[in-house]
Amino acid sequence: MIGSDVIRGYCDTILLSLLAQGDSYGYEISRAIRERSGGAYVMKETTLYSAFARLEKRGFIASYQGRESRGRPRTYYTITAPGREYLREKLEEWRETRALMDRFTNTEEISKEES
Amino acid sequence: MIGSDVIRGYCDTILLSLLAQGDSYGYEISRAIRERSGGAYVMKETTLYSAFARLEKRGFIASYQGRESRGRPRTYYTITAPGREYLREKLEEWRETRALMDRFTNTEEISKEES
DNA sequence: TCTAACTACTACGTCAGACATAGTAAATAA
DNA sequence: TTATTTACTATGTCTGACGTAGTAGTTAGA
Repeated sequence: MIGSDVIRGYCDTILLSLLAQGDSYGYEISRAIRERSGGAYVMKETTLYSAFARLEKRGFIASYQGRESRGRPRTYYTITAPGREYLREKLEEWRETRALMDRFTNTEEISKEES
Repeated sequence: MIGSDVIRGYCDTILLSLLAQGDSYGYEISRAIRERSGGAYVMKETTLYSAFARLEKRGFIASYQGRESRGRPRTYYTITAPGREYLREKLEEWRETRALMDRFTNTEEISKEES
């Protein structure tokens, strides 16, 4: 299970990564995250939609109303050029963070004995 | 540069990892993090000491006063058995998070063209 | 001896992001 | 008409990382 504290700061990156593969909408993204994580991480609706709002406000994504012939109309999101640039930066930051964490944790021998 | 939002949730893990290698104190840990990250991450003093307080409160570390012959006396921290167990869990969570992030980001071809 | 620099902290307050809780709303199936 | 699935919105909480500021002991140098 992945806790909210450790995923914090990566939600936006996950969303942008998914939108970089094509326009999508809330429910679909939600499902994609759950499925692609094998259930290890489920992004809450409030987290998801507030992230959308934040990203749109910053100009990293744009939205438009879909015209489905069936079902409630959805709001689709699309990544913008600044959004792709931001994603690139975030991916670089992710790589740095990963390298840092690996440096601090790989080396450890966590022995069981003594306090 | 690693931002505070992406490091959030990993500070405790970093500290415990370092303490798992041997008892230490604030300044030394602070220096170790700065140096071992090549300056990419500098944990602020307030962050460091409040993390110590939090971890001690939860029983994951214990403290004792050092008796140095020179310099201001320091507070040393040592990892406890529950602390080692907690560290193991956090390291597992880190591996899961890393796998998740890699799954979401590795696949992406971030092309530069179009919005 | 005065000051600066280094070491080793503490207090207080801010802020943002993830989430809990709860409700709204449209369409379809039974 | 009721339940179910989809598709959201509003409001508030909580925590952790950090900004700002100050305290305090020790040592080195002028």
